[in-house]
Amino acid sequence: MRVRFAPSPTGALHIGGARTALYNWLLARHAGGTLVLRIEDTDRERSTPENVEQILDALRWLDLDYDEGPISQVSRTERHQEILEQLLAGGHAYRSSATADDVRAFKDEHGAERGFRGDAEESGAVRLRVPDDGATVVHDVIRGETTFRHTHLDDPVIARADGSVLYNFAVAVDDLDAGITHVVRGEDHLSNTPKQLLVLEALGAQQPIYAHLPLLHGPDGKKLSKRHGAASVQELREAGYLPEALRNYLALLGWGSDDDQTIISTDELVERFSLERVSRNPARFDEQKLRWLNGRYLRELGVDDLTARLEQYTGRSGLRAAVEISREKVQTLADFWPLAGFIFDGPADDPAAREKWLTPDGMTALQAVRSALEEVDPFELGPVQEALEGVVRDLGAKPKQVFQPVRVALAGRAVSPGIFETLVVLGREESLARIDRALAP
RNA sequence: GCCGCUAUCGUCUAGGGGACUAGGACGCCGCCCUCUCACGGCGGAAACCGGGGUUCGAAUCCCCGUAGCGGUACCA
Repeated sequence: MRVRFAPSPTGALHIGGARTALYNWLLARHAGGTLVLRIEDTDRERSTPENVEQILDALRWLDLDYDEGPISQVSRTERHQEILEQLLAGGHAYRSSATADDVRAFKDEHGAERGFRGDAEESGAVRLRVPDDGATVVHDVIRGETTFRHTHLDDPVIARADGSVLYNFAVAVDDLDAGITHVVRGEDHLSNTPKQLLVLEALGAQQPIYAHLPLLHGPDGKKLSKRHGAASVQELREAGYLPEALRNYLALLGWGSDDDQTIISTDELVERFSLERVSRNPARFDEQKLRWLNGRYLRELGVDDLTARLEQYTGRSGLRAAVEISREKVQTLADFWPLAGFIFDGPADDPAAREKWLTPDGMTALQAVRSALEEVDPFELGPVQEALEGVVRDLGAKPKQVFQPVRVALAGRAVSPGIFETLVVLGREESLARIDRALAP
């Protein structure tokens, strides 16, 4: 089995492309096949080296490797010209000066369902000659057979007047030369397939097995865009998602195991993935489910691993103790700093929290806690907890009437990791200093 | 307009003629746990797009309609 992932570098790698890459990768790894990476850069206007680098970077981060490539489609220009001449010489293609307007005029005259047919001229763009009768049938592993009647097809332009080739031609030739056995790509390419098949047929080549994946849409069912928040791999990475969680989530968008398992490791995906079980209906990208899944993966990580990732993500070091007491409370790497950053940067400033908890009663409780903490020895979880609970008893108060003022004094907010744990991580000196600051008029 | 694909809870899906009182997961609601926020546990509401067939029997097969999406470029 030889499969390929063939993105065009006209922008960042979006989750749709990432899923296509993932499925091809899973397929290749499952079958012990070869994954070829090809960069479809025949659109010289929009293709940039920066975009290529971004795609490569996204694949690296996702930990999806490939066995051959990346090979640039334009680097194969000579070969494309050779095939082009071959088709021209064999009468499978012809030059035509017909413009888009001419094509429209042709359809107005012959009916909208009648595809454009041109006459061979001396110069102009190269069009593939499509037979008038008959049909091209696409055999798709996911969708079954789809028939495209030739009369509905226009003679497609396969090379510009200047000789540069177009997508549907380049793809067919490149897939053929690369010996691709399975073409797995988005459903938006389904209607392109007959054109590619016609090129292959003109070349007397065998057709690969096709699998057209259902498209991915935004939460509103519309095409994914900036409007929907994070839609590119880069953005998801910046939003604090883990690559393994994203792989799991993406795999589930259009594919499900027979037992409908939700949490499924990459190794298990490789083992269980099959094209036959890919769904036919489009899916919507639901970030809430990704968040939940990411939280599950985050909590599976050991403290050391999670600390390392958070230190890389935040660019800070010495996070381990804070990570240890926060890991149950975060779903993404981005959630960590807002929750635990006060440990390093000092209390936040939340007037509402101060007003609610640093009341006269709150100050009384805080004073009592301060005295109790001074005595605690050693300053560790058990003793600290006993000391605070002692204050609660002595004051005859509810736990939160004592703990919340302390929390606000330490964190500046009404939300934080557990209060005993936070005290221990801050240490006696820093804790007392923060309490004193809160007590100061 | 034309060509094509698709159609199960709000979302991702299981289901491939009787096992369906349609299962799971996210989200939502309630309860429990609880120092906040979470995590976790328990429970609940929530779907077969509509209409015709085929069949003893249809979420499952066929047709029509409707809707969504894709293509219709000298873009990919």
